Amino acid sequence: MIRITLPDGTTKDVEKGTTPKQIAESIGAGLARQAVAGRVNGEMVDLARPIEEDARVEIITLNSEEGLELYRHSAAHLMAHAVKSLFGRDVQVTIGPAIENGFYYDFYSENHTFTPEEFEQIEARMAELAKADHPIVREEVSREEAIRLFSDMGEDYKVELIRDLDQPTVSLYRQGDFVDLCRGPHLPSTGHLKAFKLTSVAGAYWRGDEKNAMLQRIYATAFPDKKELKRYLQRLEEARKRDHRKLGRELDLFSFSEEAGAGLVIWHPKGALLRTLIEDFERREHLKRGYDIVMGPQILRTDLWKTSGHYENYRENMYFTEVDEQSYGIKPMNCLAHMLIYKSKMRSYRDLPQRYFELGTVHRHEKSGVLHGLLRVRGFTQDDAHILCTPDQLDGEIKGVLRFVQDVMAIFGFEYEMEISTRPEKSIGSDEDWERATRALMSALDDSGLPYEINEGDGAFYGPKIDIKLKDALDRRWQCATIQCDFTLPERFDLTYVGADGEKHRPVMVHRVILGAIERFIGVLIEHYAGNFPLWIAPVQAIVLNVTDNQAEYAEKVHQTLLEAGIRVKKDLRNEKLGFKIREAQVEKIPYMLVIGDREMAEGTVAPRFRDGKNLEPMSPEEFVAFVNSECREYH
RNA sequence: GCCACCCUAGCUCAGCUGGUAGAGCAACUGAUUCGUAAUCAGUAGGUCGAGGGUUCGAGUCCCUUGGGUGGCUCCA
Repeated sequence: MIRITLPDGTTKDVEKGTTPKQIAESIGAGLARQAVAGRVNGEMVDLARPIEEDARVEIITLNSEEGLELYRHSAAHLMAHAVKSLFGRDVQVTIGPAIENGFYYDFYSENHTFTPEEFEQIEARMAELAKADHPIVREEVSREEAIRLFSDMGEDYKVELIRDLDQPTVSLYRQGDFVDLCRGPHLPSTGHLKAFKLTSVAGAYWRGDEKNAMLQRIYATAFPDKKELKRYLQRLEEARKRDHRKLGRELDLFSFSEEAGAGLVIWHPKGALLRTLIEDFERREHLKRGYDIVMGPQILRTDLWKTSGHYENYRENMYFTEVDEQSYGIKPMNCLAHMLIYKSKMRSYRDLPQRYFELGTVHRHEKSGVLHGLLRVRGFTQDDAHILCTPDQLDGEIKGVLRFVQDVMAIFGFEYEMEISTRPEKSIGSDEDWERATRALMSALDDSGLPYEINEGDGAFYGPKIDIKLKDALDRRWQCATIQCDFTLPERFDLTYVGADGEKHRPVMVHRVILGAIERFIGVLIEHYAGNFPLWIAPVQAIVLNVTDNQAEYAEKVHQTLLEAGIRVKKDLRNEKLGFKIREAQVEKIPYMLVIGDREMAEGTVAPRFRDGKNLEPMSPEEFVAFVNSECREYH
């Protein structure tokens, strides 16, 4: 007999070799039905795996994250099974994990290209294989045996995987005539898989290395039942409506032009206004926090980019131009001018920290395949700042920046993920510098009380960094704020300050952005609000609508009053039905529609209607101005 | 940059296996003066992303190129 301990602390004495499945059954039929795997002493195992010794045992059900992940992993096997049964040796299998919201499987084929038209065929075969309810059986074989097995099947990628495994035996999972190398665990049989759908195909490099072969990745998703799958697909559909590229066109905010060039944003009046409002906000917030606003030129002599190291490390991404035999680089970053400002005179420790803020427009030649609406462009404006301070001040400066980020994200109502990246293998600077900077970043994060991830070795070559990521409508993550310590530039530009001891010292530099790139931020912002901008940044805050021509003159006057009071107001005095004008204003997502009929004209008021359909009490134009101002005072 | 797919009127899309382009909305004109999400009627609008090729004939097939979409790699 062995003793097993359940999560609630109760113990059971059972026969040696009892399986998690049997334990689940002994607890209850409901649990047994929901069970997809067991966790024995912390390790996920198949339901059918015999337990050989005393252990802590937990039953994993579909209701848990892990349960769903396992379910999708099994779905990936089912898809590979279906593909192999349809295409046989024309296609080789590689790997297929569960991912957020679904799973994928990477296939290699010399002569077959998967197309979305085949999805139904593959899904149909998956359904057949699921219906056949093939038991999914784990077996353990020696490395050599596994290599022989997969070589015989012509599965070169699997063979490569096994060769790289440093273990004497490997586990295989068999279902019907399909067998895959896999650590598992898996569902007991294919019949457990009820709802799945292939979503897209994409290229992916074998083992994520661009030097390797290009594989074909089929993305798909799976849910415990059809209703949940349907709900997920509907959610996706809804998210697509919030896509900033779609809303950007519909709300007439910006466009791209093939003639202008890829990745170059053309800001239309309303988009440019939105952008200006955000930039004004930024200037106010930076001045409040002791930053100095500075500006540098768009192009700087190539020699200076050599001094900074950009020419050496970043040339591929830069645009260059030559005039009068003098070569210039169009700036991809803003730091250079900031270095020159610091260097323009002697600095004392009493002058530090220096905080230079610039809404700096930069151009980078991003690879064509990575461009994506406003979220990845070639010309963009950063809310960039470089803080130069003494080593002693570093801690406080980083905390200040992090607080800044938190404040701003709270104003926009963003949730975000943070991660810290530490020293990479290829890097410069002393151990001491790295340690101090990393400690400063960590302690700022710890102080913030917010959770964060650690990316070991993922820092820049010149210093560690904190990245803050926001999600777009489709849950893709985009880096916005970043806080980076930099040891190279102060060195390369030989920046110094005179300390209390009268000696020259090297200042420490922090490079940071809060919103990141205004373009990217606005892209995410559009999706975040689904185009329904809060009043304080709405490019058009209100629109005056008359019911008939009879009120045109009065409406004109109201419009003028509001305009002069600084309200961003438009008018629609066309001879159209009120319902029609309201519909148009609604589609434009204008916060307030000011309806003016004979009643309002007689009383000298306007009747505001909010874009959610709710009406406010009629009020005078002056009262409306006061109302808008108070609504905007606290950003919300 | 790599893989796959896409590009037809301002927008959203039709156009079967090649036989010289169509709808809705928008625009414009006229009528309608109508109080909270679409009044009616009419008019105009496209060298089918660009260039080359195959063909008696190309929006439709092939090649090159620009742009986009989904990923991969990259992201100072």
